[in-house]
Amino acid sequence: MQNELVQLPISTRDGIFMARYSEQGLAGLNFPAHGKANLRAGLSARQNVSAIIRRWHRATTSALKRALAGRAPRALPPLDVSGGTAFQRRVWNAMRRITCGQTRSYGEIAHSIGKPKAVRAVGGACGANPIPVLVPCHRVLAANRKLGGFSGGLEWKRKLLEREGVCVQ
DNA sequence: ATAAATCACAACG
DNA sequence: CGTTGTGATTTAT
Repeated sequence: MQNELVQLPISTRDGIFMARYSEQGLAGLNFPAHGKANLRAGLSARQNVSAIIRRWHRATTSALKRALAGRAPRALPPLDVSGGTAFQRRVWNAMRRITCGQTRSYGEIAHSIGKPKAVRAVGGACGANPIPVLVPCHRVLAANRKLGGFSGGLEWKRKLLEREGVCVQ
């Protein structure tokens, strides 16, 4: 269906993340998977990766490790967001300007994109976010500071928030 | 192409 | 605490 996506592993102390790259940039990021699918993907992708993708991957690796440490990434690779709808892109863009350590509610995101009532749709867009952590969907909480949910598992969301110094209930 | 079902919310009684 | 009001996406006709 899509262009040939290149998958490269990122080893962190929290496990091996998988980054997917298209011609446009970073197209997706996955939480550490168990099993050997990730190893096989890494091997198949190790060859014929262009220099540009390797540069992106270096930026992604650095940014991810910083984000996992609770600090703001220094630089991000170009993000390929072509898979999402216009609405989702606005939501993701709004989330990206949440400064590190800050949190927003779904309602605030909805308001900041000019659709104050679309809070539920914002939740849907968060769930459709292909690049967790770097697009800080984990900093989006419910209105009364509740956790809400998280695609990659609520444990991750809580862990990420705690590392940024955010106290959650 | 259209309609119903779903959802990581919020506000109100 | 259950209900209802919402907007976009996904799934089923």
